[in-house]
Amino acid sequence: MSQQRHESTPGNPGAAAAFPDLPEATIARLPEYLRALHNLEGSDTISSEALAAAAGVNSAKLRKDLSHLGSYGTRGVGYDVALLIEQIEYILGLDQRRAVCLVGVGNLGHALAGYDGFASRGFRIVALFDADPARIGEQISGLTVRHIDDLARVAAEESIAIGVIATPAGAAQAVADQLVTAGVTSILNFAPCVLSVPAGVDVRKVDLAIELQILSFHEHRKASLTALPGGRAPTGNQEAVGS
Amino acid sequence: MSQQRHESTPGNPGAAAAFPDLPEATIARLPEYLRALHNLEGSDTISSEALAAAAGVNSAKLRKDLSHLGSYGTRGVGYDVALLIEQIEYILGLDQRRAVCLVGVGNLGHALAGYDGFASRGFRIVALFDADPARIGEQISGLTVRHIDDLARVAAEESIAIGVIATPAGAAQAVADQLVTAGVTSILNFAPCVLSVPAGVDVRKVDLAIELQILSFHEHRKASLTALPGGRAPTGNQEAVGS
DNA sequence: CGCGATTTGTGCACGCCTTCACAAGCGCCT
DNA sequence: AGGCGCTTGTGAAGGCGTGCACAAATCGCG
Ligand SMILES: NC(=O)c1ccc[n+]([C@@H]2O[C@H](COP(=O)([O-])OP(=O)(O)OC[C@H]3O[C@@H](n4cnc5c(N)ncnc54)[C@H](O)[C@@H]3O)[C@@H](O)[C@H]2O)c1
Ligand SMILES: NC(=O)c1ccc[n+]([C@@H]2O[C@H](COP(=O)([O-])OP(=O)(O)OC[C@H]3O[C@@H](n4cnc5c(N)ncnc54)[C@H](O)[C@@H]3O)[C@@H](O)[C@H]2O)c1
Repeated sequence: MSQQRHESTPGNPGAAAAFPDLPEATIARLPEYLRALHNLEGSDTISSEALAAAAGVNSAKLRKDLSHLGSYGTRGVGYDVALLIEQIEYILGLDQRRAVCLVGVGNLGHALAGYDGFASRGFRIVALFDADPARIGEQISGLTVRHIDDLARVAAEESIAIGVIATPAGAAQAVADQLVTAGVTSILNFAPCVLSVPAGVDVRKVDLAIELQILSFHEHRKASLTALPGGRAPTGNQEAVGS
Repeated sequence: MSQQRHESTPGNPGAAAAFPDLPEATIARLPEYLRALHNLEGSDTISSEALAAAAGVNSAKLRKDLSHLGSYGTRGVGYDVALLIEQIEYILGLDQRRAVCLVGVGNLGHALAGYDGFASRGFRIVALFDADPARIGEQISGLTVRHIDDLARVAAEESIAIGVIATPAGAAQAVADQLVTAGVTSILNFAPCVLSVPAGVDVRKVDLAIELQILSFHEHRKASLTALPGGRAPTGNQEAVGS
């Protein structure tokens, strides 16, 4: 799944961890906690049990996760909601409202460009790009679609570090290369293909068909189980995508 | 992250595994292999090394995964492409071209409804539902938007086992309940919330903001590392979303 | 027919992650 | 002030997943 892995500062006693060395699994859950916490604003404090339920995880896991970031819960009371939100947002780097660009303003790109879940959760879409001359100049929720050739210039102007790819798979690698050249160091890829990027650039992929295929497997499995004489009803399963 | 987990037929020696008991991690990768294989049709055979590269994984991992499903590679030669495709599609239950319904034909729903990656990778969208009267009757790529109240009837008629939720978060739980009542046993949820479902129902979630937040964390981390005197360029990272 | 080149299948060790279970800490009430 | 109930933080154990490294198997060629 990973072409290269993050190094965990192996044998580097000189440079003390400037940043809490969180397990990947924990990082992937922090956004869940954050979302749950935002739904709970108004409460002053919350117990690990309650927050875990709201985030759909085990309470022990939640406590261990939070302990990793040196968080301050109070025994007998719980966690301070506002403080915890602040902590997690800091760790995730959301206090900076990072600039994001979107490449490929087609079917999916239109939906993404208009999605307010971006804005409300720490990001600003600051630029839309496409290669199709017919689309250049189009206005989408306050932004003008620009030509992909302007990417490098705009990325520098706006200090864009995160790019979203919503082009067909055939164009994705080329777009990724352009993004990297433009200084983008994190890519969210919706095209169903593997991207090759230099070290230091992070890529996350969302592939809808893969999600359905995994569900399909479980359907197939459930069907073959219940068809069995000794078969019993299988247990349900809820998984987050990403991690 | 998981409310309930699949049981792996614990202490159930009577009912032999009717279905290969694949590790969850392997299942999540099979669709990747499948996609890579489809891009390679024309070749007769392929080595684990080459296929692994195309799928973006380690070759040892690929071999172990394939060995789990009792696959037939030939030493010194590689894997038969056509046979492997057939095997994986069978395991994933894709030979049945499963019927899928989509609830919530808004911004995102429109993009999904028109997405041909559904059809080409083993699924048929057979119904679209919405609650907004203004949307009922709308035609989208050959399908008519129906009222959510017709869900149970249509689901039964078309034997729909998989449902996609693309409604606002506030409506998602209610929709999930309706899907479950209608007999749907697998749900792909795009709404940013935790769904509660009975045992036997599988839920997978796609949350775009979470993906960005994870990328944001790595940006934050990279920035704090390079700012360090002893800091060095971090290693790149490529992860699939979904396990 | 035998040999060498190639590639699969897997035993093994290691590390990560999860989960349990409980001691330690905190606040509240008497 | 003291005790009690509640909740956190964590040690330890177990399970899962990964990747190395190599034996076993197969093919092609001389
Ligand atoms: N539509 C969906 O619901 C959906 C869902 C999941 C994944 N995807 C994937 O997302 C991607 C986009 O899907 P879509 O349905 O929006 O496709 P689309 O064809 O509607 O849009 C693609 C857009 O990318 C632009 N483009 C092509 N080459 C480009 C380049 N080199 N640089 C910049 N822009 C370029 C095109 O002009 C077009 O506007 C595809 O890879 C698809 O598989 C789509
Ligand atoms: N737009 C995106 O790019 C995007 C990306 C990621 C996630 N999401 C999530 O996907 C969901 C949909 O997003 P959207 O932008 O399409 O929103 P939207 O408001 O455009 O569409 C929501 C649709 O759901 C329908 N709906 C509401 N209640 C319903 C009910 N009870 N039963 C059936 N239909 C109902 C509405 O009528 C509307 O058509 C949201 O939860 C959003 O957070 C959207």
